[in-house]
Amino acid sequence: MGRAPCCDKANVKKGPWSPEEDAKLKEFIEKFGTGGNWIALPQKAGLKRCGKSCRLRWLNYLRPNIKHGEFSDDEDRIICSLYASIGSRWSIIAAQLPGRTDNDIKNYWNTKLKKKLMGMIPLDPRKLPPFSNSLHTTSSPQSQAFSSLSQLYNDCSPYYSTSAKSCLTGFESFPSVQPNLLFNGNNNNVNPMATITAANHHSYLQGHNQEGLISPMQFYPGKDNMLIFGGTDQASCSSSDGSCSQISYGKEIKQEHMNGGSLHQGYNLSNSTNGYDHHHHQENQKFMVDYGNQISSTTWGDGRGNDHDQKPSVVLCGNSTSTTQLQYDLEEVKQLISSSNMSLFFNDENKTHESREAMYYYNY
DNA sequence: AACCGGGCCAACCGCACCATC
DNA sequence: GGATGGTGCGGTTGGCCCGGT
Repeated sequence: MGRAPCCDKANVKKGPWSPEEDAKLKEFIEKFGTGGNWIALPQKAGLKRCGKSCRLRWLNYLRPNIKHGEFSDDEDRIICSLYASIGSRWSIIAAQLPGRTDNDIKNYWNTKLKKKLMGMIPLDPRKLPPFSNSLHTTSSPQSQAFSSLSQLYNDCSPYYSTSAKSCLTGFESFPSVQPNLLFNGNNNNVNPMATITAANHHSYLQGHNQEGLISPMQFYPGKDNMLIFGGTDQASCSSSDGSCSQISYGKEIKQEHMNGGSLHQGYNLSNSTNGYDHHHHQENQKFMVDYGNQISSTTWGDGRGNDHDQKPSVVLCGNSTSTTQLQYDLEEVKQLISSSNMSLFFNDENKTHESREAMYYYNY
C-alpha cells in the first residue's frame, strides 16, 4: 500500500504563487509561525495550497534575509569546494551561504557554475595526469591544474578553516606543519603531533566582509595520521533558512584504504530554525575523498546502509567500466575544482591580498 | 513580426528519515 | 515493532524570457 498523499491534490492550487497568496502566507507565518505543522498551515492561513508547497515558498522566497541575484566569487568558491567534497548536498552547501537556499544554489550550479567550470575542462580529462604527489615540483600549468586537494583547500576553501590571513597565523603557530601537507595525498608527511588551532580567527567569509558566520574550524592531525576537523564551541549561524545552524565537522578524517591516502570525514549538522530544531539525517554521515592519485570515489553513508551509500561513486582510475557520463561530469568538475587553476576561473585579480599571501605561503 | 531554441528559475514530485502512536 | 504522518532533501519539470534567425 502506498503512502497517503500529503494533501488533497484535487483541491490544491498548483503553479506560480500570486502576490495575494504570498502576502497571506507571509502574514500568517509572521503572526503565528509555522506551528511546526506545514500540512495544517495552508488551511489555517486560508490558502488552497499543499503544505509542502507553502513550506517551499516560504523557505525559498518569502522568508526574511533571502538573498537573490548574482553570486559572488567567494560564494562560487564555497559552492565549488563543497561540491568537490560532498557532492550535491545542496542543503549543506546552502547552510554555508547565508541567505541562499538550496534550490538557488542547485539552480545556480546546474545552469551556470557547472558550465563555467566545464568550459575549462580539456577535451578528454581522463587523459590528464592524475593528482600528483609531486605537487609543487613542476610548474607546468597542467600539472598545477591537477595537483591535489591541497590546492583546493588553498584556493577554494580556506573558509573550511580560517580566513586566508588567519590560516597564516594558525599555521605560523605550528611551524612543524606544512599546511599543504594537510591535504596532500602524501599524508605520511603529516606531523601527527601538530595541531592547528584557528578557533579564534574569523572565517574566510568574514574576512571578506560577507555575512558568513561559518564556524572556524580546527584541524587536528591526530594519531595514526588522522586529521580531525573539530568545530569550535561556537555554533555557526549560516543556514540557508536564515536560522542558526551548528555544524560540528565530524570527528575525524582518517587516512586509510588508498594508496595515496584518503580523507574520511564525518560530520554532524543540526539546524535550529525559528524555535524548533531538526537534526538532519546527515548526522553521522561520512564522506570520503580519496586523493592519492585521483579522486577515486566519494562515498556517502551513515553506517546504516541507507541511501547515502548510493550517491555517485566514481572511479576514474581506469578500473571502472560503468561510469556514466553524468558521473564523469561530476568527477570532471570535481577534478577541475581540485585544481590550482581555480584561480584562473575565479578571476585572480579579485583575490585579496591575504589569499594571495596565503597561497604563496602554501606553495612554499 | 513570428518562430524557434536555449537558458533560467520557481515549483513540483518522489523518496527517505524521523517522531509519534 | 509496525504503521502512520510530517518534514526535508535532491532530482526533475514546466513555463517564462530572451536572443537569434
